[in-house]
Amino acid sequence: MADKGSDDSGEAGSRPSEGGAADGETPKRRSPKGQQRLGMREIARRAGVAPMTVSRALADPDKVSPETRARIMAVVEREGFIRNQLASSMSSLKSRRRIIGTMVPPLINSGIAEQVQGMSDACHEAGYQLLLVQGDFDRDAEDQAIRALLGWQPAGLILQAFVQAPGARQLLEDGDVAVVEISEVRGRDPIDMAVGVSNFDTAHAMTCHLVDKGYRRIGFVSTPAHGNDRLQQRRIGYRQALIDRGHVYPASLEIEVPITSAGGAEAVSALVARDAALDVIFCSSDTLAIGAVQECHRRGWAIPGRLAIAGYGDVDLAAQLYPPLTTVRVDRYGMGRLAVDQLLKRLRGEENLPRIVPVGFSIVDRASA
Amino acid sequence: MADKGSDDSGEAGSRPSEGGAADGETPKRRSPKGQQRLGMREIARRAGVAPMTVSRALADPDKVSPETRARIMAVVEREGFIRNQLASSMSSLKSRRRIIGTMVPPLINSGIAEQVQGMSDACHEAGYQLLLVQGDFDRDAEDQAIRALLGWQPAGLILQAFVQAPGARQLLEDGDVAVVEISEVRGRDPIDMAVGVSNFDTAHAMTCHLVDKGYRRIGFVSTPAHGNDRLQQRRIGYRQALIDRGHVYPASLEIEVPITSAGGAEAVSALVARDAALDVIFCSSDTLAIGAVQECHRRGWAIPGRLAIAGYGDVDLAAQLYPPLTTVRVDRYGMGRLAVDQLLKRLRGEENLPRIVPVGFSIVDRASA
DNA sequence: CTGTTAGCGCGTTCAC
DNA sequence: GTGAACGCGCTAACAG
Repeated sequence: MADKGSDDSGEAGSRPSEGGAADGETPKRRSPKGQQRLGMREIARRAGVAPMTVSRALADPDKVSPETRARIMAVVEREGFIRNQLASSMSSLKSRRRIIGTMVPPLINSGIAEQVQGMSDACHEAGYQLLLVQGDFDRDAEDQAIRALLGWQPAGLILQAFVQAPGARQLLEDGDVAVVEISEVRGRDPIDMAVGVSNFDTAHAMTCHLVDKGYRRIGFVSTPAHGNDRLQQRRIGYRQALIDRGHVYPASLEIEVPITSAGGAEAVSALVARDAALDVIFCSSDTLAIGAVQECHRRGWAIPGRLAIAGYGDVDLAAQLYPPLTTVRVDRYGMGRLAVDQLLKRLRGEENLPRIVPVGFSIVDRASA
Repeated sequence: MADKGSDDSGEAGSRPSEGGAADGETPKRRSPKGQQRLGMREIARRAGVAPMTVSRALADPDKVSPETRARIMAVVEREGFIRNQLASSMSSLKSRRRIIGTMVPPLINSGIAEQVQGMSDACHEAGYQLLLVQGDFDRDAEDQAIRALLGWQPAGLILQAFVQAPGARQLLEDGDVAVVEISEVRGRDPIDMAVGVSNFDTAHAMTCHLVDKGYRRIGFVSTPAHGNDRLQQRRIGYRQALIDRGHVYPASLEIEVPITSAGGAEAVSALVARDAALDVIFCSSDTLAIGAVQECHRRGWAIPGRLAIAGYGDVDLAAQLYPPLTTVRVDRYGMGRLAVDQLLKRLRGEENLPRIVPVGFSIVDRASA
C-alpha cells in the first residue's frame, strides 16, 4: 500500500508542532478547514447573474434563457452547489416543505423495516426526505416525538398506530400537516387518513382456514396486546372465527409471551401443558411461529403431524423454514408506499380522498399447518 | 416601532374574570377553526415580552427571571407552541444544527435495522433528529443521496460503508460536516472517522474456530461480494485462516448465492455436489445459515453430524433455531450508538479523536457447528 | 435581566 | 428574460 508519508511535507513550513499527536499510524489528519460550501449568492456572482436567476434556473429551467442557464449550471456543477433546503423551506412555507416525518415502532420487527423501506423509496422518488423517529412509545414519549417532528415543518406525518396522546392528537387535528396513520383500520377514526389491514379480518380468515383444514383445538399466541390495537384485533378475529365456525371458545388456549422467538418456544410448552390434545397453534407473528417450530424440532415432534403451527407476516424465512410456514401475508412494503402516496395526493390537493384505505392480505397455505 | 405597547392585553394588570379563577386550569378548548400554529413573535406578544426573551426562556432558562419565565412557559404550554427548527437552524448555522443524516443499505437486513435503532436512540437522547436515506446504492445514487442529505445542513452524517462516489467523497472531505462511516475498518482510509469491526478478523476467527473443532473440509458461502468490502474481507479472512492453520485452500468450496435464505439452501446443494466429504459450511450471514439448516432438515441430514453450519450476525432467531446456530456476534445496536457518540464528540469539539474505532465481536459457539 | 438590530439563504412579488 | 426588495421565524451580538 502506498504510504505517501511525505504528503504533508509540501507545506511543511506551516506545520507547528502537531506531530506528536500520538497517532503514529494515521498519516493523515483531518484538516480543520471546514470549508463552508458556497451559497446561491456566490454562485450567482460567479455566473454573472442575480441570485434569483440561479434560483429559477434550478427550480424552473424553462424560465431562463438557454445560454444563461448553461452558464449557471456550469458553475453549479463546478462548485458542487447544493441548495440549502432549510432556507428553501423557510421562504415559502406552504409549498416547498420537503420533509415527511414518521414515527414507528422498533425496526427489529422485520415487518416494520419493510414498511419503512417502502416509505423511504416512495419518498425519495417524489423528492422528499424521511425524518425518522423510532422507539417504543408510551403516551408521553409519543407526544414528545410528534412535537419534535412537527418542529421541522414537515409536509406530512406518517404515524404507525393511532395516536394515543390526547395533546398530540389535538395538535394534529388543528394543524395544517397531512397525516396518515398506518394501523388497524377497523373501528377507529383516523385523524386525517389511515392505511392498513383489518387485523380482525386477517386473523379471522386464518382461523377459519385452520378450522376448515380440520383442526379442532386451536391455540392462539400473541405478544402482549395491552395498548396494541393490532394484536387485540387479531385476538378478537380469532375468537370470532371460532364462534362463527361453531367451536366453543376456549379461553385457556390463548397466551401472551415476549416478542422473541424464545417466546414462541415458551408458548408451545405452556399450551400443550394446558391441553394435551392441542392441534395447532396460531401465532400472531412469524417470529413466534418460527420459535414454536424450533421447539417442536427440539421435542422431536412432527409438524404438522403432532402439532401444526401457523404464523403471521410471511417474513422471508417463512417459505424456507422446515417445514414451510403457513402464514398470513400482508404487503408491508406496499403499505409503506401506499401511505406516502396518500400523503402526496393530499399535498397535491386532490379532493375526495378516502379516509380509510384498506390493504389486502392473503393466507399463504404451506406445510406447517 | 413596536406596536405592542398600545395593544390591549397583558399589562393591564387587571385581568377581569379569568384571572380571578385561582384554578390555573385553562380548559384548553380551542376554537374549532383549523388554525395555524403560532410563531414566537405571537407567543412573545401574548406574554408581554420580546421574542428574544421567549427564545432565551426556551433555550437557556437560567438567563431569564423566574417570573418572566413562568409567564412565558404558561403561554407556550397553553398555545402548544413548537419552535420552528428550520428557522432555528438557519439563524445560527454553526451551532444549532439538529439533524444527523444517515445513508444505509436496505433495512430488511436485520443487522441494519438494529443499527439504525441504535443510531435513532442515541440521536434522540441527545436531541437530534435522524434523517434517513435508505436503499441499494450504486455510485450515482449514493452520490445523489449524500447531496440530498447535505442540503438539510446536517450537523453530521453517518454512512454505511465507505463512500465510493468520488464526487461525494470530495464534497465530504472539503465540507464542514462531521462524518462517521460504519464499515469494514481494515485497510481503508476514512473520510473523517470510522466505526466498525474488522470483517477479516471475524471471519478469520470463526474459520480457525471451526478448524480447531476438527472440521476438515470447510465451505464458505456469501452473497455477491463484488463492490462489498465487508464480504470481501470475510472471504479473505476465511482463506487466510485456512492457510494459517495449514490447510490447503480449496477454491472450489467457495460459492456466492443470492441474499435470501433460499440462497443458503442452494449453497448446500451446490457445495455437497462439489465435495461429498464436506464437513461444515460457514455462511457469511445468518440468513444464509438458517436457509442452509432448513435444507439439511429437508434432506433429513443431522446437524452437525452429517453437515455442520455456522453463520454470521447472531440474529434473534439464531439461538432459537434447531439446532442453535454457531455464529459470529457483532453488536450492531451498539455500533449504531457508538457512531452517533463519535459524531457528537466531534461536534462538541473534542480533540484527539481516534480516526478508527474498532468494535468487538465474539464467536458464539452453539450446537450447529 | 431584557430589548433592539441585523441577518441566516432562499423564494415570492413585482418592477424593469 | 432578468433583477431588487422584502420577508419566512428565529437567534447572536450587542446595547440598556
